[in-house]
Amino acid sequence: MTGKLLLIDGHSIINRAFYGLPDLTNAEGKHTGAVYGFLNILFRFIDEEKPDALAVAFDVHAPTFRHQIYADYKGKRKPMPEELRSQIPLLKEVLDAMGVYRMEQAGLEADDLLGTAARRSEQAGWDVTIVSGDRDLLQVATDHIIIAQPKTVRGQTTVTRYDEPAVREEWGVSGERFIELKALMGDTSDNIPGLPKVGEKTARDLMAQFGSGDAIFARSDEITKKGLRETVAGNRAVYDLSKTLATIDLDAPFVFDLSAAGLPEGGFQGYFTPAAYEIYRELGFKNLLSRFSSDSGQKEISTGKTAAVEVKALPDGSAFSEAMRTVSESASDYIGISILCDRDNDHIIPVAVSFCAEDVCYAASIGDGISAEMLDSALTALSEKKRMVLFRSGESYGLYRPACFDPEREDTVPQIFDTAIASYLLNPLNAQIMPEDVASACGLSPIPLRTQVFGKDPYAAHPDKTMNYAGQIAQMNRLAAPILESRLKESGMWTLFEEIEMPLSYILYDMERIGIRVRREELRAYGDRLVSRISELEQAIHNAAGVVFNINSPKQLGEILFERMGMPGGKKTKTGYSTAADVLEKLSEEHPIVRDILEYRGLTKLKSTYADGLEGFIGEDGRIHTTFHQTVTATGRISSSDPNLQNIPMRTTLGREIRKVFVPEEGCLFADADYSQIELRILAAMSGDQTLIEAYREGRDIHAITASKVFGVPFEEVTPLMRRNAKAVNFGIVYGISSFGLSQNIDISRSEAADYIKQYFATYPGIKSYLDGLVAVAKKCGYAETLYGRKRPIPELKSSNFMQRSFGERVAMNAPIQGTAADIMKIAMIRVWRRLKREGLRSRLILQIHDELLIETAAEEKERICQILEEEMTGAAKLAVPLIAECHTGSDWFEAK
DNA sequence: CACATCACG
DNA sequence: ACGTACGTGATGTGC
Repeated sequence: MTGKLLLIDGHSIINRAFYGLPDLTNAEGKHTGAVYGFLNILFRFIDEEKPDALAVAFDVHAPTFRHQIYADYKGKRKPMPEELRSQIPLLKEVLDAMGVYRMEQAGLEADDLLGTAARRSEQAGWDVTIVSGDRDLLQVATDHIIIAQPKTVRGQTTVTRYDEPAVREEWGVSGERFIELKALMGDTSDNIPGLPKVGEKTARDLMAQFGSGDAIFARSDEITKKGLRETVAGNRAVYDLSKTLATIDLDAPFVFDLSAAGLPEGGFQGYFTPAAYEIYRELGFKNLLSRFSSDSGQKEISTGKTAAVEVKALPDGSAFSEAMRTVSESASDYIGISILCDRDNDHIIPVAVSFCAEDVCYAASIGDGISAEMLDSALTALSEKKRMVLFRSGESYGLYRPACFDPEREDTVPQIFDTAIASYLLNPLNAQIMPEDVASACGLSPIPLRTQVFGKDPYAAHPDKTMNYAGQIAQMNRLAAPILESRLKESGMWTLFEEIEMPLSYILYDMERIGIRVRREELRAYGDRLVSRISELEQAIHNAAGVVFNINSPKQLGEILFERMGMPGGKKTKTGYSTAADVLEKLSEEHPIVRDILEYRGLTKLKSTYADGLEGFIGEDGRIHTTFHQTVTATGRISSSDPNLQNIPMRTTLGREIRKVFVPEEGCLFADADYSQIELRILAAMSGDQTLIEAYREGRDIHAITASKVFGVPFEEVTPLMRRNAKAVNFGIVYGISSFGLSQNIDISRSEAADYIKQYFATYPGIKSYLDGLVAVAKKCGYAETLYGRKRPIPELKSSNFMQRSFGERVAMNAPIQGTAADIMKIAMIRVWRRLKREGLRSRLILQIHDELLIETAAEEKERICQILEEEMTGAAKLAVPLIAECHTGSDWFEAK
């Protein structure tokens, strides 16, 4: 039989993928980008070529004859970066899991394996395509052996294919003579020396004139140029060596089993085995999972480490009640729960519920026989006795209220266990945690992606599938909980989970539910007020430029300013000129247009993001309900979206005005409390630096003290500018100081910045040794840690890339500080919330902005609330320095801040 | 969908 | 020689 063979040069292609794509890491920080890129290239070729057989060749890194020869030249070659080196065994694992035929033999190079396999297959009547970025292989090209070179430019991969005539056309020589051409000109990437000063042009001319390498040397006296003639005459040995190095062995001593390289039964799809599915998932190749047939995940359930329990459907209310009774009387402490809901602007509609205990897993559709009310009371009752395990518990609190969050019963034993939050603590770098991530992290049966089962349909379109899917997640929750629990305990994060994150999950839900009142008309009026000024500026800018263009387009704006108007300033971004605010600031003296552009930018930002943007989020109740995210940030902070209420303007006068539209309910006030310099205080306390600690204990002005010491002037003579610069230094320390960053921020030279830092560390010697220690510990453990045991892995510290490693070092300094501040604020929120409940107050916590809490306060509770906020925030942690929180009240957010 | 920009802490 | 401050989310442009 004959057919088509696809051969892949493993090292060459993974190299291309590594340098052509951004560095990806999976959830555990393992580098995976090159493997991912390799697979994409592989799949593309399989799709295009539709081969009948496939093999991938690798070098074995053992001394070989050719390696020994070019060991002399090896010095020039850059060592392979560790990030790539580590991916080669990974790639082999992936290929093995897929059952791809792999060629590898000690003593032979990949080129020899490819050349020999290609030649033998060609002789057997096959057509062959060799995929390699390596030009060396062009010597193998014939009418039946095509060399395909992928090139990745800006993420787009294009392929150039060479058969024998194509090689001749591009290089002017036959495939065979290509070796000689290469021996003349050399190839630095392959460490082939070539003749000195002979490049592509000269080599081609020589070959054209003489026809072969041997002829060139035999008739070297015919070369007209004197220098070249002498070079050729004197370098026969180099040529011979080069030719040996460049020659691919087409009859290498190894067994190539063409039949074993044949595609699996069922063709290409046959490579997508359950084992491959598992490893793809582990590596985080979510896009590629769609390549697996839709039942791959399902199939896995039966062959996975844990057999799936049958999901029993509950047809009506009485079956539901009966099942609830069975579950609540079961021996399991953990009950896995899953409630799947559809969203329909503002409303959350439960579609199916499942609960899972021991070996039983029940599921029901919400609707006819089983109402949302039944679900509520059943789950609330169950939560009295059992610990309920959910994935993203916050999304279900609207459907029932777990007993443990009843303020009267806050100390009862059964609580909520959120597997998404637990997974986040164990791995905060994982962008968006999905149920399948938890399953794979715990070694449980894989759960198919939602899109794999439902596409883009709502759950309600497939009630039976939804029940089954809910059952899988409920079971995953039940099985994952004890595993996650022991891991949290092992890594010292159980208390953080139990006492901070889980209680907080309900508080965040509560805050989202309450929302914040916004005066719609005033918001619109604010927007209208911006419009007239915006069009004025637009006119002025277009006039000054002498042409109408889109000011919002950095591309067009850059062309206008730097080309048409000829302003000084260079390129800064990958795509062209930078027109960022700090660049424009420096140009503001050049032309009045620059000031106008800056003002225009500020106003359009206010208009689009805030005036117009926020209006769309005002609900029927006249309030905005943000979503708080507890499993997003790398440091442990909370984030807010849809809309983001943690970035409402503050710094400019006009921007700050928008806070006037955020108002409390009738008869209420706002109380707004924020921590004073919490991160610097944490730094002082955790570093143990006596100078800084004492300064805080005495309630001194830290930035002024720092200015006085860093700039060597008496405290009384510190100018506002000096204080401002010292403040920037203090910030810089928290961000993980670098002289470049500091110089950039306050616009001084790098050496001046370095000087400031030196003085700073001389002033606070404890800080220097503390920060050095943080980096050293993070390098040793692989993660940075907060005062409460929260961990942030920092894979960048192991990078061979200077920039990445430096980034890792800054993160190692910043994460413990920012993270500890986040921990303390979370504790404060829980303390404040519980006190409001316990004291039966009407006031409600509604927003958190990292170091600030906003409470909607019943008017008569004003003094009490301020006292509670200051007490509970200050008392949230006992540090070597006092924590200070200040509370202000007002009839809108502008006034209260 | 990536990028640049900018709002906040 | 490298070319950046730490952590987020929303918007508009342009491929």
